[in-house]
This record gives sequence, C-alpha cells and structure tokens, in this order.
Amino acid sequence: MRSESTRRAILEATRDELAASGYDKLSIDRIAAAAGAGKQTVYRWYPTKSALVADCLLEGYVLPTTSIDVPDTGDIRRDLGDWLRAFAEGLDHPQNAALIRACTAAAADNDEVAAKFYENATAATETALTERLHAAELAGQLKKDAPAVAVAEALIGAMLFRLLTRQRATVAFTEGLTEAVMAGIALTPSPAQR
Amino acid sequence: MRSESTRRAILEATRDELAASGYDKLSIDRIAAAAGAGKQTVYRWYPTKSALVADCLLEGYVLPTTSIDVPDTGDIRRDLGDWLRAFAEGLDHPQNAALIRACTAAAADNDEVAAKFYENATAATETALTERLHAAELAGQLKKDAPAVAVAEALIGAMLFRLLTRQRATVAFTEGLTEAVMAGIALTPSPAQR
Amino acid sequence: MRSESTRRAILEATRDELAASGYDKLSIDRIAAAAGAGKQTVYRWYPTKSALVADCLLEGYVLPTTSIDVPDTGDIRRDLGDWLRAFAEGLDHPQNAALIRACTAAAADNDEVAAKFYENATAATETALTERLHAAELAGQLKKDAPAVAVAEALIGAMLFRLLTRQRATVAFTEGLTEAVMAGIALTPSPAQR
Amino acid sequence: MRSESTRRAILEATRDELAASGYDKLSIDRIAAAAGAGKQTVYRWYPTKSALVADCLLEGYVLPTTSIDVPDTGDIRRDLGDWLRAFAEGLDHPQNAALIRACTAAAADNDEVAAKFYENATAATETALTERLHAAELAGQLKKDAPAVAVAEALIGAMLFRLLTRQRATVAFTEGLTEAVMAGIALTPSPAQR
DNA sequence: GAGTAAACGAGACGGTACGTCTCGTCTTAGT
DNA sequence: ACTAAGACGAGACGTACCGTCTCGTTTACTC
Repeated sequence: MRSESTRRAILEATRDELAASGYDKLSIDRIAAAAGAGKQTVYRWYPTKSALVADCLLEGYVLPTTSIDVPDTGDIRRDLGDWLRAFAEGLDHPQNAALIRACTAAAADNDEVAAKFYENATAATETALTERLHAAELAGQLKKDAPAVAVAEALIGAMLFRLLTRQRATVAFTEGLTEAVMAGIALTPSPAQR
Repeated sequence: MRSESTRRAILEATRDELAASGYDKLSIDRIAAAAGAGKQTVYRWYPTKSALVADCLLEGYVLPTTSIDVPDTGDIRRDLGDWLRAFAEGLDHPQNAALIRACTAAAADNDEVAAKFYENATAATETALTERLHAAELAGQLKKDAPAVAVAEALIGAMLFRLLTRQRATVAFTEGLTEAVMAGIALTPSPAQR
Repeated sequence: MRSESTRRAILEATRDELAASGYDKLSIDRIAAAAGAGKQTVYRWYPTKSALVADCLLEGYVLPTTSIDVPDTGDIRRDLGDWLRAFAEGLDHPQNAALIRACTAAAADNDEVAAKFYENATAATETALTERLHAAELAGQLKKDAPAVAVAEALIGAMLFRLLTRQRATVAFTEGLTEAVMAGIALTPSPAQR
Repeated sequence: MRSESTRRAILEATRDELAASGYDKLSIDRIAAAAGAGKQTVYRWYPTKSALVADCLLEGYVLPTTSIDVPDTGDIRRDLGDWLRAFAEGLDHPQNAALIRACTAAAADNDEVAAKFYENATAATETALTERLHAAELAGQLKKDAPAVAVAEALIGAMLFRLLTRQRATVAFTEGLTEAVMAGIALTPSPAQR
C-alpha cells in the first residue's frame, strides 16, 4: 500500500526545490531527503525527474488557480483586459515567476512535461479563455469565426515571453495587447473582407 | 593570448550538443572533447554552462538569421502574414525547433542567458518586426500609437508557445493570428473611441 | 552494507598499480576502474591515497609473509644467515622489489603510511628477528643485553638500502653482514669491557 | 645563453619545496614561480621532476656535507661511535629529516634519482666510512677482510630505517649499533674459525 | 492475534559529470 | 635571442547526483 501522504510530501518538496533552484538543478536526492523519504520511494512513484515535475503541474502544486478564472461581466473587452492584468499581477510575485520559468524550462526540455504543461497548466487557462471568447461570439460581440485559440495563445504566449525575457508586463502593455486583439491595429478593414 | 579559433570550435560543439541533447543534458566534458579542447580552456572562456549558451546565442551560432528579415512590399498585412508563415516554417525543422527549445530552457533557468536570449535572438526579430510596423504606421496603414511592441511580442510569444507545447503552427493558425492583430476580433469599434 | 569483496578488489587493484607504477603515479581513477568500482566507493573506504596504501600494507596485500619467518634450528648464526639470504632472494623478484620500493616511497612521504609500514610490514619482521635473538640469548649463544633491536634494524635497513640504491644483495653481502653482527669486525675485544 | 644564476635559483626553490612538501607534492609550476623563472626555463634544464631532484642531490643542495666527514683519532671504535651519533643528531633537525625522506621517496620512485642518490649523497658517506674502516684495518684494529661495505651500508641503512619509521635514533641505539658491529653479539667465536 | 508481503527510510553501489588543479608543450610579448 | 608569462590539450583530483540495488523496519492485510 503506497502512502499518499508520502507522495504529497514529495510533490511539495519538489515544488519548493523547483521554486528555489530551477529545473535543471533539481536533485532527487535532495527532494527525497526534504520529503523524509527514501530515494526508491520517489522512483516508485515517478520514473523520471520530468514525470515528477509533470505530476506537480498536474496536481496543481505549481500554478495558482486564481489566474485561471476569466471574469464574465458581459463586456468581453473589459473582461479580457481585467483578466490579462490579473494574470500579469500574478506573475509579479517572484515565487510564481520562478515556478513558471522552471516549468517552462522543464517543458522545453521534455516532451512529457510539455504535454502535461499544456494539458493542465496552460490548457486550463486557454480553455477558460476560449470559452469566454466563444460566449462573447454568441453574444454577438465578436466577429464570426474569430480565431479564439490563436488569440488565447497569443495572449498567453506574450505573457510567457515577458516572463522569459525578465520584462514586467505593465498595465500599458496588457492594455495595448487587449486593444490590439480586440480592435486590430490596421486602419483600413480587411481588403475584400474575405 | 587566447585562441579565437578554439573559442569558435567550442561554440560550434556547444551548438551541436544543444541541438542533440537539449540544455540540461549539456556536458562540458563532451563539448571540450568534441571541440578538441581541454576542459580548462572552456572554463577560461566561459565560467558557467549558461555563459556558454548565452555567448552561443550572442554570436548567432544558434538561430538562423533568415527568419529575422521582415519583408516590406508596402502591404503590411501581407508582409506580416508572409513573415509569420516563414517563421512557422523555420520552426518545422526539428533541428531548429530543438535548438530554440534548448535556448528557451536555458533562458528560463538563467538570468544571464535570458538577457542574451532577449538582446540577441528575439530582440533582433522583435526590432525588425516593430520597425516594419512603424514603417506601416508612417505609411498610414496603421492606427496612430499602435502598440507595436506588444503586437510583436504577442506574435513571437504565440510561436514560442506553440513550440513549447509541441503544436505545429499551421497556416490556418498564422493567418488567424495575423488577421486578429490586424483587424481585431471585436465586431464593434472600441467604445468611446478613446 | 558495505561490500567486503569490493574492498578486496580495490586493495588488489591498488597493489597491482603500486607494483606497476609506483606510489606517486597511483591514480584513484585507475584503481577504481581496475577494481570495477566507482570512485566514490574507493573514497567511502579510504579518504586518501595514503590510507589506501596503508591499508594495503596492513592487510598484507603487499609483502609476502614468507620472508618474515625466522628459522630456529638452535644455531643462531646459521639461522640468521639463512634468513637474511632468503630475505635477499625475495627482493630479487622485480615485483616484490617494486612493491617495497613503492611502499618505501609512500612511507617516506606520509606519516600515516609510515606508521602502518612500521607496525605491520617491518615490525612483523623485526619482532620475529628480535624474538629469535632473545631466544638465542636465553640459550646462552649471545652476549647479555645484546642490542637486538638495533641489530634487527641494521639488517633490515641494510637490505632496504640495497633495494633503494638498486644494488643486489649478493650472498657475499649477506654473509659478510651476518658475520659482522655476530662476531664483530674489531680484532680486539671492547677496551676495558665497559 | 643559459643563466647559471637562474639554474641555482631553480635548485634552491626545489630544495625548499622538497623540504616543505615532500617529493610527490612537488609542483614545477610552483618551483618556477618561486625561482622567478618561466616554466619553460625549468624544462630547458631538467626534462623531468626526477632529474631536477637528482641534480639537486648532485650539487649538494640537499644534504649537509658536515655529516659526511668521519673523524679519525686513531681509535676506530670511538670514531665510529662519534660519527654515528653526529649523523643521528643531524637527522634530529626536522628540516634535514624532511629533506632526506623526500629524497628517499624520490629514489624509491625513480631509477635515475636512485643512482644519483647513491652516487652522491650516500656513496660519499659510504666511501668516507669504508675508507676509515680500511685505515683501521691497515692499523691492525680490524680483522682482515672485514666486510667494510656491508657494515657501512648497515649503519646507513639502520639510520634510514629509523628515519622512515619516524623513530629517533637515540644515543643508546647508536651505541648499541656501534658495539654490535665492532665486537659482535655472539658469545662464542665463529665456529671452526674459517 | 500471528504471519506475511508490500512499501518504506536508509544508504552503498557502479557510473557520469562537475569544476579545479597540475602536467609538459606551445605561443606570445617584451628586453 | 633570450626570457617571463601564461594559454593550451590532457587528464586526475575529490564531490554531487544519477538510477539500481540491498538492507532491516514498519504497516496493513490475510488467515
């Protein structure tokens, strides 16, 4: 009978190590010691470092769920702006930023983590976002067949890029971004309105 | 007098290792051996693995410059779409994808690499992109004060996100993205036209 | 649970390296490889190269015990001569000579090895020798209060000196030495028999 | 033009290093630095560490010549005792002891040094000793054909052995040794007086 | 309950790579 | 034309972790 509490201790130790040292400095030895577990117990649950990080993501030990909820006041423009600003504020906390950077590194290095990273961490966000966009489309606020996925990924990608390059996502930045995807930056409408 | 040719051999070996094994499997021993150099010589030039990768980026050993040039036919909408599609095609080559993923991991893990990653690899792209956007603005094709930087980073960020999550950036995706930032996705104009 | 067989393999590899390369060319890397052990395992058992060599001596991996036994036929003069000749013959084998030279170098370099070298390798010989001398004294064959220790060390020292200076200890040499310590070289007895 | 003064500085630095660190911790880098010379200059003169130590011995940089002179008062018994005691006193100085131990290690490790060690350092002593013994023989104080060489090497070997095993050569020890080789330790004369 | 089988902590094992040190050779300035 | 200064390829040093493998010791299910 494998002990659930030990598994939790391992995940918590992993999260702490991840925030403190980043992905490629993770040490299974250290995690096991911090969790008060034997190394074999860690390996019994998780065959690789990547699987460990992936499960950390999957169980929500890493990313705050707060940044996932997209508000719905009926005004898509305002909701999107508010959500993006809230997201940016979440990334202002060094702990969060370090964790997400570590997960990004893990995802970049490893296909399995990438899958989990996508499915769980970002897909949750992306889903919430695309759903909000579809709701707005149904409410007649968006063009038909608006590329919701592309827009959602552009927003998340822009935030991730800011995080990676150590640039803060200021309010001016998030507002500019919101306005750009809502109203576009071109003066003239699409030629021929294809 | 330190030998420039040795340094180049080290950077080339680093690039090859990076593409082959990813960032956190990089081995200085292996790089030195592949470069026909002693380990101490590697350390003389680069105190850390990160510095090595950072300089690799800085010297342009990693990223193909081809994806940087933004076409200028006078039609910003078409140019942007073409550039984004070319960019996506560049990422379709596994070698390129692996390299950029490795650099992303390195940047996520390390501040110094992040700075170099931004300054050199992405900033070059971002600059080209923002310059093209400003040109279009001057040509009266874009709204005044269009948030060129935010748009540029949204485009790059979206591509990076696709790369990280192992999703191909299809033509439909790039076209949707282009259309979204050019014309916006909202039906109505900005309220109050601020 | 530390594995005794691994430890033995390490000691055997050390002895072989010692005979082949001498003390200051000893490489822990090479010993570990030859013993089929990890380097850390070597260090777990022996913190320093000296401790390794010292234990090699202590466990009798280096010196043949055959040369230690001093015969006892009742005739001290003959026994001593036979033993010395046997000792010299043992040193004629290049393998033995190399090993003892290496241990001598180790003992010269390092206090700990020196202690073990004395306690184990030479003291065993010296003890056997002094005991044989004391037995002879009791049997009335030697003068009272004969300086057994000094004589024993003179004999061993002479052999070691020959070894160090790469001179063979011929039968003439060992016989002259035996005769000298047994009968003295002075013509007259001690003046006044002080 | 190779500078003699540089060579002397190198030999002095070598002697100091040898006394301070022992043979196998000798570092050519450190010697060169201490001598204010370039490494290449050291190598120009001496192809190996051993050759360096060997020349150090050959030029008398290491061993004090004082301990070599054997007194000649006409009384061989007293002269030998005095000389051995003086020798022992010389070895009581830690600096001398360390130097001779280092040279012993060097000689044990390396044939070339062994040759130089014998020719120069010990052979000088041995020659003085055997000459004194021959003089005594001519003066009718010793038996005919006394094994002078064996006795000389036994005396030196005994002192070396004491040095290696970190035992002081006390006055009791040296006197016992002198008496043993002069008068022998056997009660009866050689059987059959061959 | 007593017996048993698994999961556990602890940590040794054969390895790989680390970053540092020294070797003996080779290159570069400077005098 | 020398030298000192020091970079170079090579490789050993002692340390940190890797992932695998015993060890005894709980722990929790079966009989």
